[in-house]
Amino acid sequence: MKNLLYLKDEQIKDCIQLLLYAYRETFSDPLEILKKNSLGAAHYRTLHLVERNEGINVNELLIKLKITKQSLNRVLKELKRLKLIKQVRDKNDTRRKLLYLDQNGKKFYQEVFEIQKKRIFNALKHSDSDSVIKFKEVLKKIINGKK
Amino acid sequence: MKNLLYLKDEQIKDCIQLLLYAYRETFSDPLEILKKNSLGAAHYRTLHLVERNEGINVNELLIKLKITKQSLNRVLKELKRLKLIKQVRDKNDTRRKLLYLDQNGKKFYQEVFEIQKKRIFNALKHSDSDSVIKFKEVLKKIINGKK
DNA sequence: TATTTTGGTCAGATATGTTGACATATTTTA
DNA sequence: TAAAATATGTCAACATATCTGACCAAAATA
Repeated sequence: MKNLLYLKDEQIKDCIQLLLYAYRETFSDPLEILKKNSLGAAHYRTLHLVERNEGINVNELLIKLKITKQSLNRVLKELKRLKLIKQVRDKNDTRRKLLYLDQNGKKFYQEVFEIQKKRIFNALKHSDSDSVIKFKEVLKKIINGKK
Repeated sequence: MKNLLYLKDEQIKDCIQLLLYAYRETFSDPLEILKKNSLGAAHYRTLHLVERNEGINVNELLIKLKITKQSLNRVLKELKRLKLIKQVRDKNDTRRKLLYLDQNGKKFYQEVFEIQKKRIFNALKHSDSDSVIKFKEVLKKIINGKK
């Protein structure tokens, strides 16, 4: 049996701390430009998910964000007011409202993403393909909570 | 020149999303037990850093946490009140107060950590040593913002 | 027709952060 | 030694992002 050094408590604590710092830095980079537009991290998370899931409805978005609809509603209200996001009634089920980035929204999202991208881009640029694949694999296992 | 597929925007967005989800899941696991003890994520972050840096002073802790001293003070006040953390004057510079986990604090921290640990432990258990090393390497590059 | 689903809203509470001002003790520097 | 810098703590006001709970309306479904 191999000696699983990387399963020791100290190693796990290391991972947790790295995860915290990496998250914090990655998501603090865009805060300045968001603030200039009187938006926050919550708005950006929503923009990001809508950009990656054009036509998503409110319920699905709630599940991905894991927040309450009251919280999301405030965010969506502001994004709609600023014409960054538009809602279109689903023709098959007119209760549903499908979310899309508006013209403004696409432009603004891209602008913010470019700032956030830099940090990840540079990190990946200095890693090889195999490292990036393994990096993502471990993240996925953390998310899915494999037993 | 190799085709750097993993540097494309869609791949970067993938990474950002994985990082967000992995962070969120990892730090939401302990919230329940923290809440039972009328503490929050901020208190746990402080406990974690003190546990990993016994004898750290307030200023150094502030730098690691990247928050204001007023914010930290509220957290520390509660942790001291609950006898989870103790402060000892630095003999060499009696302005400084060094932070340590109190007996209670060690026990409580361990209890919370065990809950948070599970998710990471299981993820690493299903990964090989090389993957874990590369996972941490990429995280470090993200944190340090290598150019 | 009765129930469920989807989306929206109001009010109040909590957690975590911010600024700015100020106080006190101690150490360092000019 | 006097002045400046450092380390810590505190007060007050405010900003933000979340939560819970109650409630409503429109549309789809059983």
